[in-house]
Amino acid sequence: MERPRKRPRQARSRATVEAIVEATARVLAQHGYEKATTNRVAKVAGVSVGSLYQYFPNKEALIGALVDRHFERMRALFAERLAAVADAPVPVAARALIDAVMEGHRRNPQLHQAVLESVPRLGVQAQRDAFDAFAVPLIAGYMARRRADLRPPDLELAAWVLMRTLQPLVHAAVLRGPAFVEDTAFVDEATALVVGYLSRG
Amino acid sequence: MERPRKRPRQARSRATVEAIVEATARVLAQHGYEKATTNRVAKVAGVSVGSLYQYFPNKEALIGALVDRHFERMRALFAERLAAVADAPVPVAARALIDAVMEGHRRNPQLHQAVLESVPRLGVQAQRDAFDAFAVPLIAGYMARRRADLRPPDLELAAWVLMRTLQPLVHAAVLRGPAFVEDTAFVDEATALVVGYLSRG
Amino acid sequence: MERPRKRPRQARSRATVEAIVEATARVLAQHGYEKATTNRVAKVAGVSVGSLYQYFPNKEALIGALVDRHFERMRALFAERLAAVADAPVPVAARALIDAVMEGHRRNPQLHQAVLESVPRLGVQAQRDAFDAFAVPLIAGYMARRRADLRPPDLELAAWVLMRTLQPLVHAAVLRGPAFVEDTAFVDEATALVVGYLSRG
Amino acid sequence: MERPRKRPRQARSRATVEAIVEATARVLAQHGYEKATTNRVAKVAGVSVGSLYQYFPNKEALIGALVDRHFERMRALFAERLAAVADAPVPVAARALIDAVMEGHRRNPQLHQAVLESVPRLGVQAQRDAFDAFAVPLIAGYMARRRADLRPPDLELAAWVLMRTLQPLVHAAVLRGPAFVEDTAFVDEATALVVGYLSRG
DNA sequence: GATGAATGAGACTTCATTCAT
DNA sequence: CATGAATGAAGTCTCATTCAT
Repeated sequence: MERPRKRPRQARSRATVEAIVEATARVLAQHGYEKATTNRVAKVAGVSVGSLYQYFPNKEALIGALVDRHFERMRALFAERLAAVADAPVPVAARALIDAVMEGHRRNPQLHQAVLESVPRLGVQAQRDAFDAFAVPLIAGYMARRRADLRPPDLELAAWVLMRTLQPLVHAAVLRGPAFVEDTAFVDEATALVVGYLSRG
Repeated sequence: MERPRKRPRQARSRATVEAIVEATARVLAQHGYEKATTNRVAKVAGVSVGSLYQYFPNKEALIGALVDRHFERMRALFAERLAAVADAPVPVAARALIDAVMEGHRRNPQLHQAVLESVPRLGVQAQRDAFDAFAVPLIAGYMARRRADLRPPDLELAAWVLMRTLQPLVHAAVLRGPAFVEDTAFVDEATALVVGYLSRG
Repeated sequence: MERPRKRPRQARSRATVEAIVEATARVLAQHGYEKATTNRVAKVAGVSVGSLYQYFPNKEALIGALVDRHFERMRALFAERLAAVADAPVPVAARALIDAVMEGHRRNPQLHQAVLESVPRLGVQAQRDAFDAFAVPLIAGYMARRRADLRPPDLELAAWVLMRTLQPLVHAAVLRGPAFVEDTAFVDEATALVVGYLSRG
Repeated sequence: MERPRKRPRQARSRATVEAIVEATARVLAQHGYEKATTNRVAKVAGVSVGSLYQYFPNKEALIGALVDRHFERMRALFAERLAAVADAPVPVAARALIDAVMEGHRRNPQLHQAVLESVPRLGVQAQRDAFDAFAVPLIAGYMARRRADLRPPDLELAAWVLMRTLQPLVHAAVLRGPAFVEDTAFVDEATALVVGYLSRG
């Protein structure tokens, strides 16, 4: 995925880029990757295709920019939620982690799904890895402070397992329907999963 | 997704259909969904496009047939592996479950990934749900026999959580590299996840 | 320039390819390289763009095929004309050579020009070189039989000089108008050029 | 081809126009006609596209200005070189003529080629004809002073033939490689061509 | 039934040119 | 006058699908 073709210098162009990325999000969420044509995105953004290509060298870069933005927001969300429970006991922190993941899906489930589906299609997996590279140390850092209470020998690995477990679990729950995700039973089970995994036998 | 245009009645027809689906698997695994053109599939199958369309009304049905076959095989794999540990204690059964998931990925990782990526693109999510509809009761059945040892109040829900947890976890592990998946540390953690989740605190 | 994508196997497709190349010639002659769009060519050929791309992987290959055909015809023309004067004295052979070049331009001056202009735009200069590789030895062969009468020390070089001299000279003459080319004065001068160059001082 | 939109009145304007034409030369030489976009030319010139269009109504006029400049320089070159041999005997003058043509190619071969290739694409052939209109009388004038030594009955025609012969011959030689052009064998043959053509049998 | 040539809508992308700032 | 963001027609090429043979 190539980088943006040109930096917007004037206020006008910054607004254009913003409109394009926003339109990409809308179109991707509604129609999915293949139906998200550059012409359609441009039309939704209220811009000509030419303008789109002034800032993004190709479709891949366009989606890539959106994926970037999405994971960037996810990072911010995680940083904020985990900071709030930095010194909390494991069950509380587990619940906060699950809440963060759920919140990430709740904001715009369709976009979230579309973004995740787009990742393998983009040449690299870099952005998603970047999210992991951010979230895993964050979680591992919390664990390190609770070292004595925790079972896993390798905290980095444990943090990675949790990320790769909770994200799809919540995602699948969302696909079963909004009611299901918010259900106490589901959240309890997810919490039990995390706590059971981390605690000493 | 429309159903196959007609059922193959004769042996020759059945062989042709089989060749086409097999070619679809090869092409999908190698090139991914969008590059898996119907003409390419036909060529690999040693058949003309026209013949392909004799048996499959459109591309969606073609991929759908492959997805069907794939999940059918997964079902068989799970049925076999779980039957073998029907009366085993939880840690043993957990390990068998994880092994089954890993085996599902190991056989043809690229095809497995391509199939999973194809699911959201097909109109419905039916086949994948069908797999769940099969696997969840199977796992829940095992748990029912071990009811006394287990924590989860709702066994169906617990079985669903395990499926939706292990599949992506192993999948992510595969993407990190074959060595990582086979690594003892990873398998131990996955087992700990399952056992910790199911056992009474 | 890539090679043709597919060999036409059936009579129908051979006719299609022929129609496409012929249309390319017409469009190129009339509109020039950049205006010779693939869609226009297809339309003139009475064929869909898809058919065009079934046989030619891209525009370059399309024009390339025409250029090939053109130089192939030129080769045939030269072979025939020069064979007829294989043992003639220099002035007669010179006149035949000039006639051959003129005939090459006369058949379809606009196409000839368009083809020549297309050569530098195609990645390689191969086809034109191939024409030289054919014509130069032919002329040099004639000279070798007349060695005693001729001045140039290096016959290959002399043949090359003649080719690279007569072709553009006649071409320029054609651009000045049909009457001018056919004018005795011009033909006389061209003959004098060749004879003066080849004869001993 | 339209004329420049306006004449630069002030020194600054003249400098801007000069920069644009110079940039056109650089871009054309490096990228060829189609890749020589107006935006690229403007960027290389250190000017905005808008400014470019202030001075040139369209791309054709832009390239036209460059072609004009190029042939203007060629005219100057020829005038100077031929003046130096105004009274020299034919072989000396012939050699000077060939040198002048070679010098024309040597200065910037890529630009020279690009300019020549651009001529047929521009609506008219005017500038090139203008060069002929200048060079032919110049050469014919020399010949007139040597009338007694020369064979050709029509000196204007002979001069035209020489121009149309030497230019492409040297051009083709350049394409075969710099070493080849400078080679004594080639220069000798070119000289023999001219002298043989002009001298009485 | 099989074949594969043919179709054509539509995707991505470029670039000469305009015009608000 | 200068700037450069914006435009959009038009070009190249792909591929699911059809249909004459």
